[in-house]
Amino acid sequence: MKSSDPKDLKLLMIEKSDDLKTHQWVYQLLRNNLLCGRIEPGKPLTIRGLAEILQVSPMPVREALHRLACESAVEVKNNRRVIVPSMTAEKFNELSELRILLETHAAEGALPYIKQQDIAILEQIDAKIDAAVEHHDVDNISLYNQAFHRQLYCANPFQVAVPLIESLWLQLGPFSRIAISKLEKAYLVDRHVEALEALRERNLFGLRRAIEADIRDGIASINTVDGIHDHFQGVA
Amino acid sequence: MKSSDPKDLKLLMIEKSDDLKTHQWVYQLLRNNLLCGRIEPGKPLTIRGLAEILQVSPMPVREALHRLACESAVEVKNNRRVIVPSMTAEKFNELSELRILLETHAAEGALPYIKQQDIAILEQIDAKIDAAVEHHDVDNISLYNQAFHRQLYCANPFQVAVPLIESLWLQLGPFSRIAISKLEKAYLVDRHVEALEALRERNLFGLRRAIEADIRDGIASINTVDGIHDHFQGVA
DNA sequence: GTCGATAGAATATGATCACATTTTTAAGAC
DNA sequence: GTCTTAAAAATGTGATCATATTCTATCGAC
Repeated sequence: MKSSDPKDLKLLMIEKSDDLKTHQWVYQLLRNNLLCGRIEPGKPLTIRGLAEILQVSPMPVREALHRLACESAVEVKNNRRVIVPSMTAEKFNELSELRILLETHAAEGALPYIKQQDIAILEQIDAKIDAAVEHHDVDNISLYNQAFHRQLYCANPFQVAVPLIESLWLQLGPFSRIAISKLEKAYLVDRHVEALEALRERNLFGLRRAIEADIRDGIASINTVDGIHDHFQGVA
Repeated sequence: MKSSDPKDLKLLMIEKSDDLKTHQWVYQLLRNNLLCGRIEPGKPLTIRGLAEILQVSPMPVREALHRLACESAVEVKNNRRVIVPSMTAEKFNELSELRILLETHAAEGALPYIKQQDIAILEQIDAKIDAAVEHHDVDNISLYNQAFHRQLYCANPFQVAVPLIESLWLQLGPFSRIAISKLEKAYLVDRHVEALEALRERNLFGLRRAIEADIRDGIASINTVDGIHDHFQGVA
């Protein structure tokens, strides 16, 4: 039983548009797969293995993996082996606390710049989330949810926190899948509508509360999942 | 007048120890030079130019630059030109606010894990800072100051915020030099001793206050520097 | 049967090369 | 003298190859 074979990966493919460099395409593909949790913690990733799967030369894969490593999305061991880091309860709590800290701050900073058009876009994304929930499309729930948050924070043209937040998402990625796949109904008690309402009313405190509640809901979901602790601290 | 020549760089060199890979050495070298502000904003960096200066092949330089780019330390323009991003007042404020947010949080998380030995190490680093101030060694003031903060936060074994904090340092790097070089005396009203005292007393609030004050002092220094605004928004 | 050593395979790293895009420089037209 | 255009140099990207290190598996000793 070789669970460590770098080859047996069921990756969610995306099409390579021509204006994307190869290494950017590889990066985004791996990133998406990490974000929606399709690559499990502990899974070893090799440059040549991925290159063969994706039918590209090893060079762009090398760059993509290095970039993911510096975002803490993957971990480069001393053996120069690249793996998806395993999660611990303490690390999960730390990452979640940082999400709240940074995202409430980012939301606050974005509020003054929110225009009617931004709200419309956010409503569209929220609709897509609902549709994805309807179809039990776990991958897209995760991706659209992040798109919602990113769209909100990036309304601030002087935004610098988003790259940091995205790093947190990447590290939490493998677990968002578990949380979402379990508690779709509960997640439908949607904090996004609260956030949208706060945006329309220019209600700063309400916005912060909605964002924090949205994140805490996700944490709470995780903790109510039976046997979730089997997923902590190394599947090996 | 070609201020844009990628070749005329006075880099602070560091020795390449044998256990370091070439690309790691290049990365740390460029990182140090950015952190203490030896590479000014707007300066274009080229792979081949740096490779020639450092006497290495272009490959490790390519990797180092890409890593710095994903940490927002350098910016890759659409023209695929790599430059040190120019600072704006709004960006500076945002980065500073994020520093306070993340570093007070990181200090709080580290406090329970602080041992007598950690305090001793911190005192040693603080002494080195004082010595660097004494000798007007601007480079080392900056580097040791960051070493102090990093040593403190990393006492928490479940620390995950440090990579994010280091990204902020990298982005603020070109300005720390200006601030420190102007107001050395004021900076000697050292908040680090306050922090050390709070650590010994296990005083959580005092520690947070010391860290925040330390960061705000740096911001205040910047704002009192005459003509500092000439350094904002592009030297070009 | 279990542990350890050696040979082979696999891997990341770094160097060199080819190519497409961009920037710079130079020449020419008005 | 200034703007346009074309040639040339420079640059990033991706491919291929050589090499050192690490992992794996087979074989042998106890």
